[in-house]
Amino acid sequence: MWGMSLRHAILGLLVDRPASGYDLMKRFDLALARVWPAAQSQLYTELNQLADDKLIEVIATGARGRKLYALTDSGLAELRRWLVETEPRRERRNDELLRVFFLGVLNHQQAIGYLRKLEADASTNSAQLTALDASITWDDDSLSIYGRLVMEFGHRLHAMRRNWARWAIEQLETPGHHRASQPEADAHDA
Amino acid sequence: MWGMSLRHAILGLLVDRPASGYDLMKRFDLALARVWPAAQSQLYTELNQLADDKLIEVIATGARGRKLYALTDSGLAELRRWLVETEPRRERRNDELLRVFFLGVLNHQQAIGYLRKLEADASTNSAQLTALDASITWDDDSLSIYGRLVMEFGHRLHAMRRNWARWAIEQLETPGHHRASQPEADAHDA
DNA sequence: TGAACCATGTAAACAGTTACATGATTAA
DNA sequence: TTAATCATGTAACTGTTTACATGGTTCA
Repeated sequence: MWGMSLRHAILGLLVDRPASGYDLMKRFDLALARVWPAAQSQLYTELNQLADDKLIEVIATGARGRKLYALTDSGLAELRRWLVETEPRRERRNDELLRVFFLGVLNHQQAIGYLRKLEADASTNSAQLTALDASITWDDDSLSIYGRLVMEFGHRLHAMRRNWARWAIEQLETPGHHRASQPEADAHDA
Repeated sequence: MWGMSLRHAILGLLVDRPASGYDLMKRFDLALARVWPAAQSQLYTELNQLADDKLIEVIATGARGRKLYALTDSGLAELRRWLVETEPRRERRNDELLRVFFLGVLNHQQAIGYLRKLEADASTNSAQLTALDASITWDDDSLSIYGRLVMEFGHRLHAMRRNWARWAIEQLETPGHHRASQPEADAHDA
């Protein structure tokens, strides 16, 4: 009972307006996909638990069994408590970076190829984010104000990833830059 | 059977030299803690599975039930396969950033306080990494060569996080000017 | 003799993913 | 009528964390 950011993401999305599970699913895909992705099954399960805990409540039912959920007072209180009283957990796992450690088992070309892929991936992410940014109509409401901060983080992150990958490729391509020699990195090759 | 970076992290650490579970535990804490942390229990469980799958093998047993593991040929092959044939999964979840979306439910002071904490945290991480960097004796072996690349990523990441937090605080402190991003290049390049 | 370290394991709980399953409503 | 979309749910599985559990060895 100490991580559980999904519940709080749901509470946060319900602050402005009530929504059904299906509505939230779309908002997760649109706004939160890059920060806190959620599977459909997980969402519906969590909604039922939140309702059991009285942090949200069904305020209307519509066609096809649609249930419209709204935040309760204790739900809003819980969201605030989470924000001010709990420490965010920083996710350290990074598969892309883990692999870099072990690039020595590949030959020089393959190692550089891997880094080039990282660079390309960062560029793609950058472009996607720019497109997403352009597609959003930013208002003056609080979700927009803070959403813009999050967006900027994304831009900087991907720019950093791209620049780092370029720098790393350069390091490998100009041996002896930092160190005298790189005695045949291909030595291990299959 | 599609994520499982832990197994590959273990295989990677066994490339240079054989090691016991206990040795690996320390290497995880030292070198990989910031990229792929692993709990002790998970490590020992995974070692037994890797041995069952013949990707590693016990080459000696010592005092206190110590088992020295070494990479097998198929273990090295599997490590290479993972590196060249599988896509790294990019972890998108970011609790720190998720919270930024919902800062609107707090008052202005609290919101700024949260960002200040992020800035302080980034500075701390930066300093810790610098200390770690200084404590390492970098050689010419491949783990050092690629380890330096990983280290540089860390430096850039934390610098970026700190700069972003400062920028974000400035945004909130000077209301009315919602200018577009002006990424003041993370002039960190060599 | 006790603290610090070496060394390995099991079990339960939790979070997240993937697959399965069902059916209503709307619009071409 | 058929495809797309709306709408909700369950089950099995994987990976991770936390807690529990045991005991040997070294050194002050």
